[in-house]
Amino acid sequence: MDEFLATMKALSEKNRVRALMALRNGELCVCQMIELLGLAPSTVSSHMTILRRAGLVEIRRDGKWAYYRLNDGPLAACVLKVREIAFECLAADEQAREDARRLSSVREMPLEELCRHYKN
Amino acid sequence: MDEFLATMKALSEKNRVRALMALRNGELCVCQMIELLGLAPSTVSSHMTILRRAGLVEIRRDGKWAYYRLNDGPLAACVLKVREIAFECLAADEQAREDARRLSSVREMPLEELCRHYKN
DNA sequence: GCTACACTTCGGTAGATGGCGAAGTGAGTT
DNA sequence: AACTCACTTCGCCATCTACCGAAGTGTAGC
Repeated sequence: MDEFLATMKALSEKNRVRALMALRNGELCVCQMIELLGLAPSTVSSHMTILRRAGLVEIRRDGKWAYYRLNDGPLAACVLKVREIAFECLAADEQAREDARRLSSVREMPLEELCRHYKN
Repeated sequence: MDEFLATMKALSEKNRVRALMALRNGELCVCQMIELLGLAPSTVSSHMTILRRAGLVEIRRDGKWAYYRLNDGPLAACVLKVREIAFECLAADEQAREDARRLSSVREMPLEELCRHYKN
C-alpha cells in the first residue's frame, strides 16, 4: 500500500510528471531539467529524489554531473505498469509535446553553457 | 494533464484508496464507509467528492441515503486504466484484505443501525 | 592544498490538504 | 408545518508540500 501511495504521490505533481515524461527519450542531466522546468536547482533536485525513491527513475553519476533516467533495473511490476499508463495517458498532452520540442533544443546545448545560463 | 493529475492525486491518499477498493464488490452507502474507515462523516464525504470529481466513482441517491459505486458510465480511458492498475496492485494488500473482511460484516448490518453507531 | 563547479541538503515561508465539529440542505415522517 | 435523519458544505486548525536561497558535499582542475 505504502509503495503504491508513494508512486501515486510522485505522479500527482505537474513538474514531476513533466520531468518523468522528459526522460522517455533518454537520460538527462540535472541542469537540462532545470532549464526545461524553469525551477531552482534545489527544487528540481528534490523532485528527482521523490521520483527516485518511488522507483520510477534512477541516477547515474559521472564526475560532477548527475544524470537521471527511467529506472530499467529490477523494479516492482506495479511501478512499471503505472509508469507505462502515465506515458500512454500523456502521449498527446500539449504540455508534454511542448516540453519535447524544447528538449530537442536543450539537448543540443553543451552542459557547461546550460549551467552558466541559470546562474545569472 | 490536469485530468491525469487529478486522478493521481485522488489515489495518493490512503483512506481514499481504501474507499475505492471497498467498492469493488458493489456499491456502498456513505454510512457503511464511515464505519469502515473510522472517520467523521464530513471527512468521508469530502474524500468521496474528490474520487467522484476524478471520475473514479459515481453517486446514486435514494431518498435520504447516498450510495457510491465504481463509475461504469462513459469515463476517460485513462481513468479506467489507472483504476484497474490500482486494483491489480493492491489485490493482495493487507489493509485491503482486512477491509474486505470487515466489510462483509458491515454489509450485513442494517443501515439504520450503522448510522446510530457513529452518532454516539 | 585551494578553487571552481554541479548538485544536494537545510531552513524558512506561503499555500495546499486532511482532519473535525457546526451549520446547512434536502428527503422522509409525524 | 415541524421534526428527524443522512449527508454535504463551511470554518477552523495542524500538518504537509513546493518553492527559494544559503550552506554543505563531492569531484575536477590548477
